[in-house]
Amino acid sequence: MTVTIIDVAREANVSPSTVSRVIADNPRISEQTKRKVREVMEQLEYYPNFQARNLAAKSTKTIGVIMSHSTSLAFQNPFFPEVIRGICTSAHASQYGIYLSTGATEEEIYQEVVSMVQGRKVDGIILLYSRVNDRTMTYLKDSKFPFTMVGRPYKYESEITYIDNDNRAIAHDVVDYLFQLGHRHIAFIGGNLEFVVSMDRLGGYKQALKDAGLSYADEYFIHDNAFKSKEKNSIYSLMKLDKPPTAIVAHDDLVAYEVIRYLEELSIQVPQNVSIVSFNNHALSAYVKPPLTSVDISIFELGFEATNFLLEKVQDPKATVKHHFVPTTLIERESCRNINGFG
Amino acid sequence: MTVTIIDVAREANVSPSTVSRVIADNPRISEQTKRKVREVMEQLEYYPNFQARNLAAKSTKTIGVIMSHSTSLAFQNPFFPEVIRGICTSAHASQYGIYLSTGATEEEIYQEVVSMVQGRKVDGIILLYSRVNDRTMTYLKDSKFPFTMVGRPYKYESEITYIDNDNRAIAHDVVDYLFQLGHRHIAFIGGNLEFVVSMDRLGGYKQALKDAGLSYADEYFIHDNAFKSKEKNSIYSLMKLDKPPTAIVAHDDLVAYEVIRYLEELSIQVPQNVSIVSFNNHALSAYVKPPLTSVDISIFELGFEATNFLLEKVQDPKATVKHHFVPTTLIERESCRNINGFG
DNA sequence: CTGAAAGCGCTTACAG
DNA sequence: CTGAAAGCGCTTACAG
Repeated sequence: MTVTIIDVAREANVSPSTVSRVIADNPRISEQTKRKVREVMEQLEYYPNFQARNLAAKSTKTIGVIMSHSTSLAFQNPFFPEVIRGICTSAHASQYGIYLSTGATEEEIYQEVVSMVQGRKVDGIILLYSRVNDRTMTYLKDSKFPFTMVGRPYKYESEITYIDNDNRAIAHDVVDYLFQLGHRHIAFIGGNLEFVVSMDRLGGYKQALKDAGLSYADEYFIHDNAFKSKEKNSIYSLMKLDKPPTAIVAHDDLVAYEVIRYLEELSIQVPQNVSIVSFNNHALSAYVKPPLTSVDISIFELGFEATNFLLEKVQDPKATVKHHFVPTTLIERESCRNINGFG
Repeated sequence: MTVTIIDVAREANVSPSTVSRVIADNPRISEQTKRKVREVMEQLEYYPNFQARNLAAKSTKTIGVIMSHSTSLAFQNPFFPEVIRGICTSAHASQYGIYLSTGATEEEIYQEVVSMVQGRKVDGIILLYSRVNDRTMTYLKDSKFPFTMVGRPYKYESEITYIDNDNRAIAHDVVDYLFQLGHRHIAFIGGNLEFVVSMDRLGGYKQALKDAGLSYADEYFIHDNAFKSKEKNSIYSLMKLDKPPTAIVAHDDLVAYEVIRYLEELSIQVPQNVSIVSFNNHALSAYVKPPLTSVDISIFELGFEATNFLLEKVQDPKATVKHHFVPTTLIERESCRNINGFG
């Protein structure tokens, strides 16, 4: 039935060890035997059994990818395919396969990760998110298992290899951009603060205000939850303030789309009456009306580099801890207006 | 170091076989021994080694998911996360894991699939696409390996278990819908005809015209390639015909967005001057201007059912071949206009 | 209800 | 440069 290394050995008149070494392209085997063995392998249509090889070699040549099946906007539709593409590109180049998490809740995901590492299903793990007080991350860190995160860790930042955008800096930059356009009243519609990315962007926003000598006002900050539950109301209250904002920073393009829609219902025009910028530059942001000014965060890169980092750690357990911020670019479209001299 | 079944056996005063049976929850083991063994397992923090179990049991408890890294619109961003979610939901419920393909070209994907089946990396495979004359599909069919497709197979339809939308019927329905609104001049902007989904939708369009006693006109059909290379031109020529269409059917929402954008540049208004319907109902289609009328194809369901079918086949090799069309719904928004009585 | 033994298909010191 | 042997950590007839 299935042809094994032993069949090949017999047919090629060598020992199984030799066949094994030919598969691994061991330099200590003569070219001649290699040729002969390879011929037989082809002729017999031999394929190495993955499980057997993994068991004997104590490695799996696969990496685990853990996705947050949460409601986090940042990890909704458009993000996922792109990180995966980045991960696949790097993994494929190094002949690694990908094992994807399937769990839907935090608990399920935690259990999966434990069984991946304890059960030796994978050689390393990529966490596709960074959340506050994450048990899974702590477990991974304590188990000394090779892993990488896409996102700045909430804790133990100096002990964990990760990749991210410099979310604090880019949020700061976005606010500065609005300053340049003459805006002083800038609201912020945040993401789920369970995720570090949301905290960081909010932090950058606050810092930018501070650096400009403006004070942060609570009524200019709409919390993720508030937005989700009573979206329209929160926007309504925001725009009915004595000093309504002239610009809004949204945590994500999807959020921005919804905001624009509600503003419309209130007959508030973007960018005539209020400007809007957001993050993540979804593929469709060029098509909405008005085309959205947004920060491109290089999602592919994020996945690609995270995998490179991980593979380094897998191949060299004492590789140093590394961080890298993937550069971003503000894509100016038509959702912001220069109000210098108008106001 | 790593605690094995033998350590557990010793500690629990039973044989390794018994421990193994406890893990499998074999009914022939007494509840008492089970309790004792389980206690020891917990105490020793024992976790079964995945690779060893797979090798001995000749099963992997994982399914391979093959994605088409092509340019096929149907498998672009918004589709992928949703099918995956459907697949994960079903797989997780049956305690199966997911192994994802990483290849970027047809050849790479083919090689991966071969190594997945020959190398026994997975117990079954889901093909997330259906393309014309696909070597990978033929290989899978000939190898008798359990697999399922999301998409109607180009050939051997009666021999392959698959799940799909009834793309011919829904395209037919969409055209009928436009008929009801009074349209008689209906253009079709197709997808990549390498994919069966594109062929089917085009087929449904043609059939609908025929059934209504209208004849199919080549100048009303814009081929995927033509559209991609000289998008604007092709739309321009279309609208400059003696009898320009009053309605356009687009193969996918992303295509529709682009069409709308070009029409705008030509100062042609949707739906005032021309109506537009498309397929796939991307999450963002409610946000574009005008909100897009589109067919929701139940992507989650597609992934979920495909996995159910596959798992059936994996667990029972002589399960019958099955097909199922997942129902769809036309989401009416604001991109179509009723022109009855106008002309 | 439980155990001893063989085996799943490889890899890798060790020896020559 | 190559082989014999042990071992990776399980499962599963077979026997009792």
